[in-house]
Amino acid sequence: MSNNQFKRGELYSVINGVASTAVARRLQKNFRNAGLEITIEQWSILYHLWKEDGLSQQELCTRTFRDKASITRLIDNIEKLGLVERIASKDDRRVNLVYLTDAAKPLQEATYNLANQTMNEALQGISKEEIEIVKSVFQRVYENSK
Amino acid sequence: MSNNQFKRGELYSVINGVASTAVARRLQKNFRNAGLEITIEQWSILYHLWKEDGLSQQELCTRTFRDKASITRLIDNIEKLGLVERIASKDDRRVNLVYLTDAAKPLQEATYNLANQTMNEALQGISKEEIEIVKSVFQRVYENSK
DNA sequence: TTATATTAGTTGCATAACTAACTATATGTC
DNA sequence: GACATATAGTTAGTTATGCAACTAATATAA
Repeated sequence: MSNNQFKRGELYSVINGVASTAVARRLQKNFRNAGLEITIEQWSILYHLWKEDGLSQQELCTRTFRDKASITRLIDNIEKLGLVERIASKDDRRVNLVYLTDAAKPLQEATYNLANQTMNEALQGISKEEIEIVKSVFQRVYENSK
Repeated sequence: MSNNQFKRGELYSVINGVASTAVARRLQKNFRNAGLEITIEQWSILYHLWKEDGLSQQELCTRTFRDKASITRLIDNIEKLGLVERIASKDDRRVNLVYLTDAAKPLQEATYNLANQTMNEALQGISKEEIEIVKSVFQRVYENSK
């Protein structure tokens, strides 16, 4: 066993998702402080629906890197909040399409502003080139690991 | 609201921890396939204890970026598996020191090997310079966000 | 066209995360 | 020494995650 090899890149910190959870926690706090009673996980679903409404649950699995069961329950909870509704697809009766309700619309601008602000703070002192490298590394790590 | 600003760096993917969860899931699978019945969260605690045995729960909070409650239950579960034990500190009776049991020792080499292998696979095609940049960015994002 | 396999979604079970409220011990100040 | 404050850890309550087993609908193949 080679500790030296293991420490190459200290990927241990990647596994723990240190940076990502720190940003996520900060954003969650900012939501709460602003009186927005949603979790970042719920927000990550809304985020995709704001970009394209009426996605299937399966499509949300793919786009948010979660399994079917996680999406089922996340949608359950967001539906309870009255922010989305499931509508059965007419083309394929196995499929639920998830649509935003009117109640979700006002959340969009407020959360986008908070997300922008949170991310700008998180990214202070970090160049666009560095961000590009991180994105590129993430993509390759993801492809290598799935 | 500026979508353009928001997309700078697609930090959204950082928030979702795409890469880190992919590696973590892969490592978890490799543990299971090897008959090692521990979670990566449990392993992250053992990892720190293998480096330095007898840490306090508070110290484990700091080193693994978790809160007190999470550590309490993680230690509960690892203790149930018989891999660690809590021993009250003689210096400060509020403090629990967490010690590895003999049963935890054999796990070290097996899991280190799997972690090495998993990380090497995850890091294929990624240079040391890129890893250094990711580490550096992570550190700054963490500092900016805590 | 019937049998088989695949796909979308749900549910049960276990682990883990965070917040907030709580107990017990230590520390600091008057 | 007594009272206030800070620190270490536990517990309760809620949300989220993953796997595995399940149902229902669709697609494929004999």
